[in-house]
Amino acid sequence: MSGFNVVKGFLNLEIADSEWLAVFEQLRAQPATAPVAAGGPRRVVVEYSSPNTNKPLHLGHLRNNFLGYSVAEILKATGATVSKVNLVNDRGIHICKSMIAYQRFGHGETPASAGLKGDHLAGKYYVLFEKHYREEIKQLEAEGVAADIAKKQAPLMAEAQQMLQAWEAGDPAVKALWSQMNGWVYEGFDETYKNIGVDFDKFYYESGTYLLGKERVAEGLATGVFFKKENGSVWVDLQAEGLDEKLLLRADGTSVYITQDLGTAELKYQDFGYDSSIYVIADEQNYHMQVLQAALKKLGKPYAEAIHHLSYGMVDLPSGKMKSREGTVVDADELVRDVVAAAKAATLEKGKTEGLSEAELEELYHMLGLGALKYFLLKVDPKKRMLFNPEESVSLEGHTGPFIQYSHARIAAIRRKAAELGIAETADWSSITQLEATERELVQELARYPAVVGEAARNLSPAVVAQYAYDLAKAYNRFYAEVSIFQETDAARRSLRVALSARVGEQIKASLGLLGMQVPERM
RNA sequence: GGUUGUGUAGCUCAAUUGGAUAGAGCAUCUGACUACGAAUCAGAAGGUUUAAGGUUCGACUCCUUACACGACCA
Repeated sequence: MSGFNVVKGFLNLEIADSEWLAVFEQLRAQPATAPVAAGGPRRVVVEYSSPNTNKPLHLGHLRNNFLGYSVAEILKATGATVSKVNLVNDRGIHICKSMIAYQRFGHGETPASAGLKGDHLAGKYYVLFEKHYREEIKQLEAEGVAADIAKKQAPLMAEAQQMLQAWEAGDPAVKALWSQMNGWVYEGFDETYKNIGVDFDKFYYESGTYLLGKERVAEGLATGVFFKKENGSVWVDLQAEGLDEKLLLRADGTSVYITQDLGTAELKYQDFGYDSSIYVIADEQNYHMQVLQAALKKLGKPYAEAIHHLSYGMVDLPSGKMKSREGTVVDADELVRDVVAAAKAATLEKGKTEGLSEAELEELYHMLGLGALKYFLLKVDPKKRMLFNPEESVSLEGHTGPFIQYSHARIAAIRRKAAELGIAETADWSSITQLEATERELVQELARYPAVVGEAARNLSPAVVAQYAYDLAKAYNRFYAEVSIFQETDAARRSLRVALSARVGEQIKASLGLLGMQVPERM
């Protein structure tokens, strides 16, 4: 301690610079990626992405995927064992709609013959279904049929309903088409997942869990925690929990979303024995998730308490909410192409990438474009609804991913030069008693890292890490502008500045890594 | 109608979970590249934190009511 003062009832203690140097030494004893102790749940399952197989991924899925992946990485960084799982919604009326339209209008088209990714092909037929279905409704209404009846009577919808029943009955032809189209979709999803840098330890399929869910419903009926209405439908009464009566199984015995959720929760528990099961699902499902947890509690399942809904806000466009019917959905693949193209244009304009091969350049554009997009979607508190501004999302300046990546590239250049000049990143700094303000701030910023990761893990909020990475890069840029590294004549101080740079670079890399972002050596 | 979330600068977001003069970016204006990378840095301007009460040494944060927007359940 080197001094103190009192301001407005606060006692301020001043920590001596020698202490800050000691703090820095201590930090350097551990690699930047070393796990931080945070004492949260140890075995965690993070379920995210969870797409429907009737159309390609869109902007909303991107927020979901980036959040899920990042939360998993953050929890790993606190020493937890984390499993990432994807529950694919591969059955239901929506799939049948694509299938019916394909049967009718597809003429045997395949992704290869159409030159389309499989998920986009399925999406094309889903759109076609909706289009013709709407026309049929209009037609019926023109004939004097009431709107709600027209919706049910339209031939296309009737066909789709029939197909769903045939599917549940195991009709071989329907199953074959279903397998074929879903197979195409999975190939498409796989490509997108690779492209956006997310992955999963295990996939679950609703078609493989809904029967188990039905068993649980039967179990609840048997033990009397669920009840049957006169028409044969099964319900759970959650009025005591402040909820409502909730349908668990339709009168015709077909399952609803929550039916299979009951099964999937159990399968995940069998597979991973989790202390915490995180569901990354948009906040429009808040009620649904409460019902799921309450129903599992009624069944007396030990894992009911472990369920945690990471409820995130929807992504709005400047024009308002995304609506597939109005064609305002932002396609994920297209968006990624756009941000990568923008990063490429900016990089070419800067012209600082000499010596990189064509392949390295492509990798760089991808790293920067995707970095901009991920950072844009992750810097906002997950629980808040957010606005997606296309222009801002491809921006590479200011509070953006590439701003932080740039700091890393700059540091990489410093390290290359230091190596060239033979300046060691480790040395005896005992001669240094006074730090420059920007040096001190940098050490303070570096030292916050474990607390930041801990907070991000507690709050399941990548935004905390995103903000930190930005603050660290910002502090470094100030330092960089303020002091000279290679013009410094004092050898100890020169090596300290190189060491500070190196450590900042490593912590930027570690922090962005928690967000699923990579860092370039030059850009 | 019921439940619930959000409301901070022109715009997009922060605020160490109740602490000091509410901070960044974008946009606007000014300055800094023949010193290590200007995708940067320094500065100016921009705020009655939706409104009104309350709790206390202290409130963007907690409580009550109202308003606005969204989501869900009927």
